[in-house]
Amino acid sequence: MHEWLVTACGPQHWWPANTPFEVILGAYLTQNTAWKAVERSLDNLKRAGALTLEGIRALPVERLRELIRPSGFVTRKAPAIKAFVALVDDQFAGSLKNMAATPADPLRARLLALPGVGPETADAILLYAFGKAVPVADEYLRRIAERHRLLSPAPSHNRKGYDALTRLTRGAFASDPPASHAGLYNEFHALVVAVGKAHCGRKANCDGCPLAGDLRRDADQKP
DNA sequence: CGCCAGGCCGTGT
DNA sequence: ACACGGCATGGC
Repeated sequence: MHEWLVTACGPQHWWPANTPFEVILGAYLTQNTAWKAVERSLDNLKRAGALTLEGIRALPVERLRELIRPSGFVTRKAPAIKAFVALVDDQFAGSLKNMAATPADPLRARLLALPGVGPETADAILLYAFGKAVPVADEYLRRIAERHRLLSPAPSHNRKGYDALTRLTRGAFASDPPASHAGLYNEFHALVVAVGKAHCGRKANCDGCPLAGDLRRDADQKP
């Protein structure tokens, strides 16, 4: 599937951000939210000089809530982002680099303990902000896997269903050199999202893609 | 106008 | 353990 997607859609150059901290902000803001809306929030933050750790730190949560309003769920996301900064300050001496130097496994546990951070957000941060070799699963991949019957029927949004998806991904790339895994996981998730966007809208614009029609919520199952 | 978005969390069984 | 709403806001 990955090779098909690479051929059909090409390199995606993910994550769309200029710094690791911007990746983290985007990861929070895009939770069940269209990226378009996230862009407007990030633009607000940029104009407020708050695309950095220091910028968010200096921002009252009330003001943060106004700036990220376009991406919704503000009463959750604003405090959640504040809690992340507090973790960096309290446990990593206020430095993202210290956090990035932490091994993936214990770091993942620390992230999951934060409010507003579930498995996908944690893994997106680990992979795209810190370059860890961690696969990311999402709703699109869940639909694809389910409709192609790549996993036993039904398990989905819960923790077990998420783990099944990432296990499937790790297995699919298991024969590739370990040193290439981070790059492959990076590209694979980016492609899944790209094709998801292409097929979930009113007009599908990725014709010829072998996954066409699998991404909409109301899509039928493949035989 | 109605559906849905690159989830997460609290509650009820 | 697991399904099920609710959560805010805006694009299409």
